[in-house]
Amino acid sequence: MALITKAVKGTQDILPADSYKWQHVERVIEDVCRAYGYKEIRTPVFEHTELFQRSVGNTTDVVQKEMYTFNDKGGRSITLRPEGTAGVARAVLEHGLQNGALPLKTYYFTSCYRYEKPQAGRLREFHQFGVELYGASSPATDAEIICLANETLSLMGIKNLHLEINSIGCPQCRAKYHQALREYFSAHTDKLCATCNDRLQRNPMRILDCKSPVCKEIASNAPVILDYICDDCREHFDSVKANLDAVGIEYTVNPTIVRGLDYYTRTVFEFVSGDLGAQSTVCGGGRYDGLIKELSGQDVPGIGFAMGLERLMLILDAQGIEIPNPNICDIYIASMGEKAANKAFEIVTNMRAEGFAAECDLMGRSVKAQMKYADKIGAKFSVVLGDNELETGKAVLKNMADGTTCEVSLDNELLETIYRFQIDSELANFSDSFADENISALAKGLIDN
RNA sequence: GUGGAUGUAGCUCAGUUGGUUAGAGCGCCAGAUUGUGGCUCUGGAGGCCGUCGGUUCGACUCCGAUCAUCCACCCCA
Repeated sequence: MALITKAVKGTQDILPADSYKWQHVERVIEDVCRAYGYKEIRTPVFEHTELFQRSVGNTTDVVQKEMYTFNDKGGRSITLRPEGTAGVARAVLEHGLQNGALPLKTYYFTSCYRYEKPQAGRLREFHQFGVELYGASSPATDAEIICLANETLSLMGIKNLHLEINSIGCPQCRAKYHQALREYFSAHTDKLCATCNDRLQRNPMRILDCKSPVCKEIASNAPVILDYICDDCREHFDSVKANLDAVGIEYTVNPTIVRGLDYYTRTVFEFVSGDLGAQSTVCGGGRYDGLIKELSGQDVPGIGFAMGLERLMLILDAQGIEIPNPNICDIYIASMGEKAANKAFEIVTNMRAEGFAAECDLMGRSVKAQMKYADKIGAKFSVVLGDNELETGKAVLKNMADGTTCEVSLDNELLETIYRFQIDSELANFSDSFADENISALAKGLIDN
């Protein structure tokens, strides 16, 4: 296919037929964030390259080989954001938000860019929902963040997710642990695979995650991080777990979870799903108490997570979760002849002003073709206008779902009838939702209180 | 960056040992029904057979390269 009609490798269009799914996800996210007191922040798509080098970390794969970096015409080195945290941290410092009301709670919904080989659940342009909290270092904060992620995922209807948590300690205890790992694995360098030998220098914790059976076998007897973290970090971790237990969130402690970005400290966590391919993590995050200090010297703790929205969509599809499609036309006004077409346009315009989704013919097609179109776009009602209707001022309103009809006057009865239908179906939905056990239990709880 | 699989209509796919004008289903448009959708029937539009090169009298078919897609490694959301 010609280049100009082909999307760039690793990018994807969200087409009109699917965009409602994304809008639904955005709406759920907005609702949860509002409930938890988080406000949206929007930062630029690109930043100074150095910001990512300093925050994400110069030794990480993301910075070393995956960034879209270029010089702009003014000679600045610019990078398309590979993740969301750095830009938020920069904006917080630039506007002194750390001096305002704390904790500062923000969320974002953005596109990110990484030059990687595309694969299931991994694109070069992808979208993240992320949450960032600054100023609070208590374990309850960690629990709140995890809770928020959990709530978001479960409100989407996603099942079979596992929460895995770990503590990678503070820089002091992590250094001790790295040393212990290096000592342990150094005795096995001849048996470890090539990548693991490389990891031994760069980040020995990664060896714990290797899939090679030999490395796995060796790693099974390696020192465990949780034996090396200091008393403060241990106490913090225990308290996070207690907080999660208190709200009934299930998790497993996985000492091999290591996050690939340098800024993480203490609590790290992942939500993993078996419905994705090799990219099983749908949400990952943790605490980054050293990030703001790295960028500005100020001591401001932080914590957050990012959720991969394309991966979320993959799970929604794989689990067959249906999302209500709101893009349904309330009424289609078909017409024959120019006069009727003008009248149809007038009625449609009035109905739109009343808040209805209304459409009429734009292609000069036959009534039959117009009706077919009305059917395809899922119109709830249709009306056909011709000379007769213009003369009498009355028309037949047809319910497309069951084919029933009634005669209405074009002036006000039409609007009234549709209104009434709208209200009736909303009432029906409302009582349907009360049939749901959880919701009626909730309602009962509210009434009792 | 490394490895594997696959590229034929908008979509899902046939296409014989290499042989004239490349097919089906779905979708799209129109007609049967001169003023009414869904079902049925009929017709139509839509293809540089991913691209370039090679072998051959002749290539959708065989060979090479390249690009793209998918999957896995690496890494991450």
